[in-house]
Amino acid sequence: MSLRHALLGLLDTGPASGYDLMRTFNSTLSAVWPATQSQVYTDLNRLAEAGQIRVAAEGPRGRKSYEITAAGREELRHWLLEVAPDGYRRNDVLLRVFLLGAVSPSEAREFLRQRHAISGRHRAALEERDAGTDWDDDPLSVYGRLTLEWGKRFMTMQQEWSAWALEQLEKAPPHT
Amino acid sequence: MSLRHALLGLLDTGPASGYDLMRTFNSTLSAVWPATQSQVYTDLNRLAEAGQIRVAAEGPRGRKSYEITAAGREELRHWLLEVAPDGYRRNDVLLRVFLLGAVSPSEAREFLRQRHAISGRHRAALEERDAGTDWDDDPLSVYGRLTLEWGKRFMTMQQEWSAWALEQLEKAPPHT
DNA sequence: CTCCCACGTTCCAGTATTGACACGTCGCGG
DNA sequence: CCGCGACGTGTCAATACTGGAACGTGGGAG
Repeated sequence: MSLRHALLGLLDTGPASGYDLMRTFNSTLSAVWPATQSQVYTDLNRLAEAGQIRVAAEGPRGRKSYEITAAGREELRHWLLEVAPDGYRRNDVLLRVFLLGAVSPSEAREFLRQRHAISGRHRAALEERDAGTDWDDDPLSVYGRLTLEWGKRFMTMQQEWSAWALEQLEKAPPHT
Repeated sequence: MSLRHALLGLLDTGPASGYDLMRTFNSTLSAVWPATQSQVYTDLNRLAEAGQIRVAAEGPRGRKSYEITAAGREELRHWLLEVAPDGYRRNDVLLRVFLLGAVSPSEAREFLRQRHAISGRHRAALEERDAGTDWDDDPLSVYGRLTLEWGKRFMTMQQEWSAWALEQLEKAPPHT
């Protein structure tokens, strides 16, 4: 459902083709809302049918440059401010943790050690990306920086949590 | 894909009916991996077809008590320890933040204030749930406590982040 | 003893998402 | 001037997920 809103949001910053949008999804947005190429194109067509975007210009190899319409802006605004977010749902790492009783305590500890290491790596990668980007003061840059910071804090939290969880398990292993 | 593994994991702790599993999903597990009733029942049938669970007993009103089989335990173990988790993907709150340039700076700030408040409420609710549970030392209790702690830390992180983000916006509002 | 609610399962239509395949074209490096 | 890699779009089948409806039953409260 939200892919269409993501597309509206991107088009709100200026016209773009499906291909352009695709690339944005595969780079910046993939961590927050992944999408495949087929979905992007089908949803663009649906948005056009719904009159929320329109083909502004056709370019070289069948390229269609889309732009957002007034109705699209309306819908985007509504979704941003008035539709209650789902929030976080569906976390397959946490699901595994919950079910870790199915393996031995030492395997469970190893699992947590792995998570600790992985969170650290992700955190470092985000740190690097932050440092390697020259942030501007345009909206996408400002709000992009906020989401990146969220990611860094998230990874830090996970790292601290897994260290803590490991301690807990060493202190009081589950009684079978 | 993971729903089936969640079911296997729950059945690994003892036999249960679809109805029982449903209830577990609607209470404990809903925050980590939501599932509707129809999905639970269809996946139970598929697991049975695949020979990973089996009907252990039939009860009163057509009740089927399922138990995990050796093949099921094998699959569960494999998924837990050898399949790389997706980790965190798809966050519609963060997606909104990223696209917040579509509304006015003051509306964006209001959005963050809302998130701050909501995170606080969720955190309090988890805190309360923690205090109101008498934790045992059986696996589901031990690992359940770890996931609950993750939730608390997540909410705390979000609260701190939104306060920080708000500050950033006040300090340097996006330039249109 | 009766009624109602919780127990219990199944089916279905619609949408979302994935992954792959198919197909055509501009443009530039060699 | 030729080929190939990037540009660019579309379609399909399969699976995941949602929301709702339908249907039947046992057991305990009154």
